[in-house]
Amino acid sequence: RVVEKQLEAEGSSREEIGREAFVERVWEWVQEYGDNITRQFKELGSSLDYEDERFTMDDEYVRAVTKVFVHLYEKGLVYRDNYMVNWDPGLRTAISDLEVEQRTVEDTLFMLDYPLESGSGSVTIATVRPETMLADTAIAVNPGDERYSRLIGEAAVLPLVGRRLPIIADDYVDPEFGTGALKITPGHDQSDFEIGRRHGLEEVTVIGEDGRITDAAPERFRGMEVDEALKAVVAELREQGLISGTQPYVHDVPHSHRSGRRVEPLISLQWFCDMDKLAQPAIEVVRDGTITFHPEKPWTGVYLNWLENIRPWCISRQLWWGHQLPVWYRGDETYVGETAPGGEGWERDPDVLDTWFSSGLWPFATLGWPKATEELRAFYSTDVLSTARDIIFLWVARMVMFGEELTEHAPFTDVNIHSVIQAPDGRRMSKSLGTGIDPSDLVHGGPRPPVYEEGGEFPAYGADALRFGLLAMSSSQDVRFNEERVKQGRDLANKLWNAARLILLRVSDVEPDPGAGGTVEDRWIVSRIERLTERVTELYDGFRFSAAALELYGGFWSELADWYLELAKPRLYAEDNAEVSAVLLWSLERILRLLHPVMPFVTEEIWDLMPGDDRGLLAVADFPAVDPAKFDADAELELGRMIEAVTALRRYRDEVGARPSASVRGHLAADGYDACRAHIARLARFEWVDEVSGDGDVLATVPIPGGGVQVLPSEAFDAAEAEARLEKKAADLSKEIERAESKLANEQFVAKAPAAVVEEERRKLEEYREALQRLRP
RNA sequence: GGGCGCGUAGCUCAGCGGGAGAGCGCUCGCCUCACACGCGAGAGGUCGCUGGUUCGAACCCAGCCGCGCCCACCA
Repeated sequence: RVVEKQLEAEGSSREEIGREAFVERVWEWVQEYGDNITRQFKELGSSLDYEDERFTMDDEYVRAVTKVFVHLYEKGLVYRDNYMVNWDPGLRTAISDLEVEQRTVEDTLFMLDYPLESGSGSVTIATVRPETMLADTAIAVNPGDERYSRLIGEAAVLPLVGRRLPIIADDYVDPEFGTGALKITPGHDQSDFEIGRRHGLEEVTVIGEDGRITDAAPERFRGMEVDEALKAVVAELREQGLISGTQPYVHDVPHSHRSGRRVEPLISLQWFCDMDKLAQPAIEVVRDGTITFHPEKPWTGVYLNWLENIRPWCISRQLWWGHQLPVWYRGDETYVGETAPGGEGWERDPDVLDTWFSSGLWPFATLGWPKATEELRAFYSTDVLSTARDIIFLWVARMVMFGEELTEHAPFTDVNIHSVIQAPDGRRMSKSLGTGIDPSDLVHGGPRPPVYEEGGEFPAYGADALRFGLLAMSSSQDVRFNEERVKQGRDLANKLWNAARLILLRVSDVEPDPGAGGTVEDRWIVSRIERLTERVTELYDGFRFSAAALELYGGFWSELADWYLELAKPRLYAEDNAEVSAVLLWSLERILRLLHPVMPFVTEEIWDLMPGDDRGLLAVADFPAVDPAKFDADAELELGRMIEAVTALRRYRDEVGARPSASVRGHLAADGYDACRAHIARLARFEWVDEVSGDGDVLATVPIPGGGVQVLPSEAFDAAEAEARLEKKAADLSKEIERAESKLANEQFVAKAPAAVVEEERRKLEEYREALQRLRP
């Protein structure tokens, strides 16, 4: 279509340049377009075998497609028939049911009076397409409709044409709709076609493939466009007084997904593929779990439901670009074969196959099938297909059907259905709407369409940022494009780079070793990273990429960067930093491995800067395995308390307006902080005094897990503000205590809730009481 | 007409039976020798509405109100 538009712009057309030249032009375009796609994949860091690209029009692939067509023909699954098809008057080709979309249209519903043959009155029918009456061959009523029962078996006379229309009974007719009588036009309506076949009615075609009235209609209408004919027919009927009413009517009408034109149902000689037999194995492999959809919830059902109600697939297209049918005709003879038949006078069918026919062979035809190539043996069946849901029927289901039929294997084991990203205003991304964006513009910077706000240009976020952003904003639903997530990705890349800089510029040349240090914080970070590994592995395995990306963001940023690096600094800056270096290097390396699938570029770069020769590429390095022995609940508990304490003290400083650079004097009166005493002092900027002489000196007690910190007067802040803060804290604690007490006073709760939950509630209550006790002795 | 899904902090979205979360935005402090694309501390939700199940519901069930998608041969 793009090439056709180009030709049109040049004042030419495909008909003018002819089939060969046209195909030539498309090849040129394919080359250019394909290069562009390849460039984008590389830019985004897709780890693909760029030496080994395939295209469905490659010679070998064409041979595979041909073979499949012949195979299915010989099995009787592919056949040629006169059948009702969706005709696209824009492209002048048949299209499949899946290429049709329903659009709401406002039409006029006409009431037409058809005189009875007997001369005694008429039957009134309702139609939105009066022009098709020229092809009417019957009138149908519901067999149970008493208004018409006496007319069944009689006939009416078709106005303007004079054809005799038998009045038949069919359950399809809804007595409630319109007048309860339906004109039957087997040549131009899907359901009429089926009724016609049921009753053996004549099939008259008055609209041709060119969208004009054919010779089957009275001479005065011939050659008219459809809308022209509608007016002419209505005018004549009106003149004869046969229109007894009109009313506006809003309904859904099939349109071509490709050209946007209203689909013209036509009876046409086309090639079809019988899907019933192919569908069975494709249903089986999903039912028995050979293939799993992710997320499983809606998509398994959607897929199965479609296959269980499948209809024949019209596979021939009256186009020039595509796989030409391996079919030849000579007079009444038809030959189907992989090579042209011998003998004189054979002519090849000019039609091509629906593109999804060849696409359906992709998983194995790209690997050399039908030849038993090494690639086929090595890579087939494949593991994962990742795609959008709008392609489940068009492509996924067909790949499964063809895979099962031709290779006797499911072509993949997992189908990941990812989000479709919409424009920020919820509309689809599309060039014509001006809502689409080129990923390259986010990587390198580029134009920002108006719906993306802020105007101007996108900054150069980089490929890692874009990858992170897309993963983080993805979901099991469609989502709106969220530039903030891309920004978040850029920030993460930057943070990672800086954290790596801190580590790599200070660290001594040692082997990464999680056990080298053994301090609480060392055991803590190792345990936390091990747990992060476990969670992220689960999420990747479950195709939950947004959760994985956000887990990694949080794990790295708030635990490694915010806490551990701050805790490790003194040791890192010291003369002998071998131990902490080993732990830092292990931690960094682990984060790089976990994050690499999301952000391949920064992680690879940092990996390359790590000490040690011959590290190889991170891209091919092992993904870490979880070692539960590294989980350390004690260290996590201890550090967790320390973090709470530091936060409480910082909050205190903030509330009290302590000068940021000044130290607050205090006495640490709490248990369980032997290993963290110095850390707390440094991170919260406190200066410990060993003993408090008299209670009169204590300005406040800041509750922390396991005790409190008694704050003593110092230069850092004003004493009066401390008192106000203490009031508020006490009130908050009282409220919490009240809540816990009332919950525990509920006999039902204590009796029926799991013991652990009740116990936890008791523990909290105790904790709050202690804290309040310290504040208000 | 059938089926599926969504309505949670100002915005974009997680959570899907045991005391409401993230990023951004917002408020207050900080140029603290990796990073201001940063650091620290906070404010901010009757989890669409109404009933029900449960000791306990954003989470399960029913109905309603608002969006959206898919499938379908009512002229």
